[in-house]
Amino acid sequence: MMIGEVSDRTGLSIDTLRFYEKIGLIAPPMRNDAGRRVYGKDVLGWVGFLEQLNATGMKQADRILYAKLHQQGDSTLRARREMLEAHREVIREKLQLMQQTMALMDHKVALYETLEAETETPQT
Amino acid sequence: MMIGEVSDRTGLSIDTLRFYEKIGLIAPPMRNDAGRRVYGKDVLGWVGFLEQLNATGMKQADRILYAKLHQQGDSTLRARREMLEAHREVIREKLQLMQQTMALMDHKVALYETLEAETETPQT
DNA sequence: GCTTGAGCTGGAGCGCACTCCAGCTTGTAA
DNA sequence: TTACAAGCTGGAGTGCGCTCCAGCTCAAGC
Repeated sequence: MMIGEVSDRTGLSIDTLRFYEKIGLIAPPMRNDAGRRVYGKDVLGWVGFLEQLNATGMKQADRILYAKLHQQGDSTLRARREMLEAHREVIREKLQLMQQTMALMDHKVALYETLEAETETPQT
Repeated sequence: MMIGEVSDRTGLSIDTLRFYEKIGLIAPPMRNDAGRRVYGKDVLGWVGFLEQLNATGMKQADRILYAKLHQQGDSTLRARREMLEAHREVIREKLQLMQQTMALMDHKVALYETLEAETETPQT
């Protein structure tokens, strides 16, 4: 896979893919004779996982650390597990907050509906 | 309440409070004779709500819009309700993603535990 | 009456996570 | 055989959301 295809399939821009490689989030792929990047299909799963970490609020520095551990192989299993466990706690808290906010949204929407009914059609 | 107390109670820095006022997230408070900001206690609830919108991923521009509508009173009830409904959908999707990622974390942690047991104490 | 601490303004600076650009090489196909 | 799309590099630029700073005023306590 050339970089364009990876970009299409992952939704990350070509620039972002090269940027991720530069900062160590993606392992440098092989190059063909012309010096162009040739990715294995593993990269799709890896990028997807990175996106999930990102979307759940893990910051760049930590994702880079995780990626570096990942590239070092089995000796870092423990450290990686500990990172994931820590992140799991972060997610748990965010989930709680989201659920609370969700309930608040429901509450406010209902309240606004009542107020709208009163102010927009003042029939009494 | 002077700005320092609001800062202490909300956890936002004094600079951030003034910044929020500048961009329209917080209504300009009254001033005392010396020209200093004197906040009503409403501001605490309002800031808390802003934080919830923030923490659930609403971006600055939208929070500003919501704040402006809020300051305009009852005529904007419908618009505000629509914003909250839209945001509710965003939260719903984020919640789903978070739950998925949570499950993935659980899965990976369990997997790593198995691998650790195999690699760290190779007894056979 | 002088020091100290809280607050004021306008504007510069910062960290993060990209995003864009100039100027180059390479592969394909009309 | 030349046109064009895709890729390359190093480095500059961007947008967001604050954060910091210089230099000022004011109120209160010693």
